[in-house]
Amino acid sequence: MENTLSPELSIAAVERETGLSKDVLRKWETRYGFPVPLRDKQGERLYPAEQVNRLRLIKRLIDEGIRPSRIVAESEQRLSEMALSSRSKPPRELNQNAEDFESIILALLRGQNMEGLRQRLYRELLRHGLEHFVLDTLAPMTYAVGEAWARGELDIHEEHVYTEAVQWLLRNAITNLSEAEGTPRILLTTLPGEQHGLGILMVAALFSLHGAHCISLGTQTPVQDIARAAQAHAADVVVLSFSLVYPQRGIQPALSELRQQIGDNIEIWVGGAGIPRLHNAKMPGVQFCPLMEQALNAMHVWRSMKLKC
Amino acid sequence: MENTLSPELSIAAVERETGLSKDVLRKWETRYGFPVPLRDKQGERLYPAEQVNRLRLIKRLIDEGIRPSRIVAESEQRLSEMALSSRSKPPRELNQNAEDFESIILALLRGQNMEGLRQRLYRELLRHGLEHFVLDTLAPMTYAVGEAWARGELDIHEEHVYTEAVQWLLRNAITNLSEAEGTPRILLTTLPGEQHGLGILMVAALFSLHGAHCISLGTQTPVQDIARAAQAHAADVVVLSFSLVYPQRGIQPALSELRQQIGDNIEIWVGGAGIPRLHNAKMPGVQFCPLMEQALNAMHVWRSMKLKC
DNA sequence: CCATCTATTCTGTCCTGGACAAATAATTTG
DNA sequence: CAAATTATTTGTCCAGGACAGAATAGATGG
Repeated sequence: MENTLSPELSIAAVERETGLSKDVLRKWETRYGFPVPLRDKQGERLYPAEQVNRLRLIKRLIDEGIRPSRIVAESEQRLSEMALSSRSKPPRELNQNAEDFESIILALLRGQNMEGLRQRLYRELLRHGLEHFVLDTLAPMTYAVGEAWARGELDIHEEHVYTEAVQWLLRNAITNLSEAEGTPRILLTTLPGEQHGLGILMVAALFSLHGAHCISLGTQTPVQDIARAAQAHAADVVVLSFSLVYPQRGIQPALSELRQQIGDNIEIWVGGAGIPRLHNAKMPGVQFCPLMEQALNAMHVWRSMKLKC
Repeated sequence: MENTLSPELSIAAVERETGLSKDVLRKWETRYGFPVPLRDKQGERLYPAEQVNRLRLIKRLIDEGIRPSRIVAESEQRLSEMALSSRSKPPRELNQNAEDFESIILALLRGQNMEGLRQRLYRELLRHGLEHFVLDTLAPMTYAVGEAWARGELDIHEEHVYTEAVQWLLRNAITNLSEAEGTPRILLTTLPGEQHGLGILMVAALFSLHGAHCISLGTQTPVQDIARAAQAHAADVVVLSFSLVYPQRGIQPALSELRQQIGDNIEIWVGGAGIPRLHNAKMPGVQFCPLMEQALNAMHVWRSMKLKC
């Protein structure tokens, strides 16, 4: 009746808020000496808000590839330094224009200007055409937004606003492009736990533009249902996307399960920021497309293959 | 290298696919004698597809309010009987028209006819107007789709297709309605773990129609970020939605945490199918709106309150 | 000096089995 | 029959140990 006022979170709440599993939270406590939460009278953990914030920061850095032992027990100062400096550098060679555009968009986001954001994005789409827009503007832009968030320059809700605006734009484009008779028939979704859906929306736009028939299932479809949907829609290809946040270890088992459940004549293509980390992994019957261009290329290969048969 | 071919799932995969936590899966095993998975050579659980399917069915029934002891160890037959018969009956008194419409939509879904679905929904929207459409067509329709899925008449991917179509429709409507200067300023989202976003989209449409200014953050925003977003957008109200799937026990703690983090002058309204179960719960500073009409009403109350001050 | 291979640490996940409180059902009492 | 007690059910939490796959450092060879 009164602990409504205490700013401590249960371990379940911390898992919810940070994305770190209960097991991990407990292990870190013994291994690295952080976080060490308070306890309630039944001995259950209560994490003060301060520790939760730190955990959030640590999670970011780990998602970027830094190892826990380097940071979990690190001093507050070093942590924020790393947050600023780190960031696996992507191949970024922007011209002046693109850079300007990015800073404009980021400014609109910070100003909570949804309407202006939408207009600016749409104008850019018209200026460059959909393909160029998606590949050279939207993809780096999305990356930059994630980057800005990681540096603490953007709140997560500002990133959400960005996501909403882009979704709206792409959905409209895709709808107007949709061809019932296009080939190949491509089914797009993400696995349960993966909520980042912008990637599949972007490739869906590209595929549609090039005359494919896209079926988007949204995010978080269980493997079994993906298999059934692929059957029902007579899909030629299933496309999945994995972000940096998706637990790396889960990818391969999930893919081999899917590979086994859908027939042999349906291809699987995977992409997203979480994929490049698997550079040395080999999965029979699964195509890795770390870059969006590669997915597009895969589609062209598919077509020429089909032509020969 | 070879278990690629085995149809067994790890406990993590089962948690992902069914939504039942690892702890629950292990407890049921000892308490009810089901599920009893195989073990790999390290003694880790491997669930055959058969057991996973049963777990999915059981999860459905539990979400509808049946207690585990009644069904977890129940015979296969009884289970499917219950699946057909059960279903907490909502107050449904549909006229002939509405019923026809529902069966048309369900048929379109089964036929994977995305285009037709979109057209039919849009026509209905134009015919009845947005408010009537959302309250009397879309809300029961959404319920009916969930119901059909629970009865096994609809695959989950068909439900996803429905969701995509409705989202597209509502997003367009909301965008065209958006008023930068509207009051109250309403922020809508769901908590992490809650992926059902149609509810907030529907109320957002209603609120916008009645001149409010809606800020939608999409789904799954951590509590702290909701609080920050509410500040940044100078929101008057935060609206959250909870589906049947959201763990009932988590609602109250999360709400009181939110209540504490955002200032006292921001209202909290909650709705969704998961809310009626809390009939006897009382939370200071939180308004429960089991029905969408009540949310709309809350807005009118808010306005008259504001007028007096 | 770079590349490939091997040994070693790191790290997340899984295991058992026990405890407890909130939710629900069953019972008693007014 | 309603309200208040008591009993049962059920999900979550805890400790602490084990293990395999990933990452890293070190060794070997070209």
